[in-house]
Amino acid sequence: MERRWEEEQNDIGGEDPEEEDDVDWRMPSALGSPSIKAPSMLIQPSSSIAHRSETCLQSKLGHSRTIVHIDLDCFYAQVEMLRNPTLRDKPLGIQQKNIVVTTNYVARARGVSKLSYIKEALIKCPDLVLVSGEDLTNYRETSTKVTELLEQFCPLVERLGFDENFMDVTKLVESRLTSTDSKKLVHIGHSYESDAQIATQCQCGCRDRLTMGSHIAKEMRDTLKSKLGLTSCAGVATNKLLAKLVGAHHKPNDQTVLFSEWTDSFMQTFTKLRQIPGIGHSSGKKLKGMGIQNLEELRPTPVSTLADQFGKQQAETMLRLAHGVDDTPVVSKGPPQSLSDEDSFKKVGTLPAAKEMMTGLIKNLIKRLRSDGRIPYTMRLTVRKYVPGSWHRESRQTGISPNLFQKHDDASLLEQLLEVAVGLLQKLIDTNRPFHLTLINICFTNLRSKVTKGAIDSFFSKPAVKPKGLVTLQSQGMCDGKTGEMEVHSSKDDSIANELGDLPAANTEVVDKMHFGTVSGHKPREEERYVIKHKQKQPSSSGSVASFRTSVNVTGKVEAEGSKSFFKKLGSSPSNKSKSLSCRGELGTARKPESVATGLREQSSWTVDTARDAPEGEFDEDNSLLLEEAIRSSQNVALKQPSKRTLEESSSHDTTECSVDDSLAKRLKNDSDHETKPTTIKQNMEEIEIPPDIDRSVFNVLPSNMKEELIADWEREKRRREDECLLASSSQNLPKNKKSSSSAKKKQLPAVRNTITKYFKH
DNA sequence: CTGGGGTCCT
DNA sequence: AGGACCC
Repeated sequence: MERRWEEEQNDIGGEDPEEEDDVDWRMPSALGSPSIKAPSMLIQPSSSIAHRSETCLQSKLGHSRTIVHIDLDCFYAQVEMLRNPTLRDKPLGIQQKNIVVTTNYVARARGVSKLSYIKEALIKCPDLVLVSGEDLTNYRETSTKVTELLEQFCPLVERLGFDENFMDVTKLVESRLTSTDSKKLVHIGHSYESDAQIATQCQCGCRDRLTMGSHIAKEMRDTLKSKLGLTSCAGVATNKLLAKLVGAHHKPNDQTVLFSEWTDSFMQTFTKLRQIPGIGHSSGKKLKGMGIQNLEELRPTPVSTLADQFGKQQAETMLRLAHGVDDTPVVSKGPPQSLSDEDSFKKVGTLPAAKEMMTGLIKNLIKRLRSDGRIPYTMRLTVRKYVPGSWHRESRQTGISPNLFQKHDDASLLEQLLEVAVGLLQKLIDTNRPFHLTLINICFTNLRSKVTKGAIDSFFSKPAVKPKGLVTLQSQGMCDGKTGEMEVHSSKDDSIANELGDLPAANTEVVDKMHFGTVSGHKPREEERYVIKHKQKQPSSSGSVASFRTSVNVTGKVEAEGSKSFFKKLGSSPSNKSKSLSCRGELGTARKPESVATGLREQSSWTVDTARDAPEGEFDEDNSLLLEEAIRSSQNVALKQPSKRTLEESSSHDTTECSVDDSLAKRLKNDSDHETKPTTIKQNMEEIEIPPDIDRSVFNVLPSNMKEELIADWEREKRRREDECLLASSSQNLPKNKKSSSSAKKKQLPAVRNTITKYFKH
């Protein structure tokens, strides 16, 4: 959980808030303006520290953002204490194998440090109570709830591990400041160096914003306490790095704000390389190899010196971090990109033993996948071979057929996945000879919703619950030219991402075939097929046509119960969508400028059809339901709100009935106000503005509710892009500009995942 | 004697 | 497939 013990001890040296630059960096009213403006005015002044003047070391965002970092206190220990309150006043350690990974504060007072060996811990504290923390289920679920709660305050929430979240509360702060007399505003909690006098306060308005941020942070922490019973620490600052670092200043259950004038002196309190998150083990070693032992030596180092060893980009980010400059945006990542389970042990040396281990792991993962609702297209096996003095891991991965997961027979699923795993294992070791493994990890990645793409998600967006059953949407890659059911994937192959991402020209043919229905082995009746096709524009590097389809299979089958959404909103507020969309806007700005200009290009083509060909046993005999009916039914089902499992149920005690709080309730209300504007469908189809790459004639044949949703979707897209443009033009913060389009294409846009997965899962 | 997860980049 | 980073 925490940093390795070797570099644990930290010295807060260099406590010397002397030199302050007297540069007059007043900025005309960033405060009160509707959004971030005039980036040139927000640039941090060049510091009196000479080496800081290297231009790449300056923030482009200045103090314009307000970032909150929330860190749960000794998270695993807290979860266990919630489960068993009698542990509260005892020294508690969470044990994983031979290690105490974290301890409660009682144990810390007794000198038991995190990440210590059981033996040593017991020597220091013989009455230490140890609870096994090898099964992360509880922690993971609690962690998810924390993120979900925080997402009620602001859409931009980024997880870091299970116990930390960053929030970009800039907009929230702004809207609150417009209705508050900031003169009377005093920060809540601690502020870094608050006792000291400071002659030159920053005039850009950041003080008020940070102050307001501290109030928001307090509300967030109070909510986590009242709803989940969890205590936490918060840091408030103008970037993620500073927020995180300053939050650690007052440790359990408290918060700290860093006002901008103090940034330099604050950063100078960090001297060890590893104190900066982002400078890890290997960078640290490399630096020391170059004769750079600490941050004081690193900070004045010219970029060019580091660039030889690290490359220009990494060199710059390292130096910037060392100076407390961090323009990276807070990015909501949505549900996890991978689900993995692992176990370590003294020895696994036979195939049966390995199989047993792997079935255990796979069983757990199947449970998690079922509850997640998505389907993995890739499986990876990682092992650690016993080599004294080495903890090296090796892995092999392979694509897996998503068809396996369409069925609900988990026994045969397990069987087949185990076979795949054994196959991978045999690529790693000769299972006929004696071997010695000390760790096995199985990881499912390339997770895709059954609903894959684009506007289809909007069908499920009205009720913020999963429409159970009836419509199973299945992503399709290549198709098997013979069976009619698309063989999305063969296990010998690589991940589906390759097929979707690096599409060979051959795919054109596939799409066409599919389009004309020859693949299915029969000619579909026209009215059964709704096909919307949109060719993805190509990156200049490739001339091939990339395209894939999503087919809507109509089934009568009800999906397994128990799907749990990640980061779904807790209230029934319909504002989710707009929130996640506004989050997309900010996200898009930072990472992919070109997508702003090209808009829909990112959306791969999508196809909707009612499939005649169902995988055996899984679909109705007669799939003659039309899409429209299917959609309608699914919405009917979805509208029946399932019993809302709220957080109170699961928080074991602390039943201090606390409605989230006044202002939050108000905000939620406001959100629904501006969100709910029913998109009335225009009578005259010719008037409807549709994206240039959508075939109007195809659009016209869609069911009307589908049209409405599409139009609504497009409008939201449009607004989002407008936002992006606005932000993009105001902040030239475009760190990763020259990503290859192919890799960008491969990347699932988190935004898409966010909007989709939220709604069809519950 | 070194968890059990995750992320992204190359 | 591996390596870096984070917790």
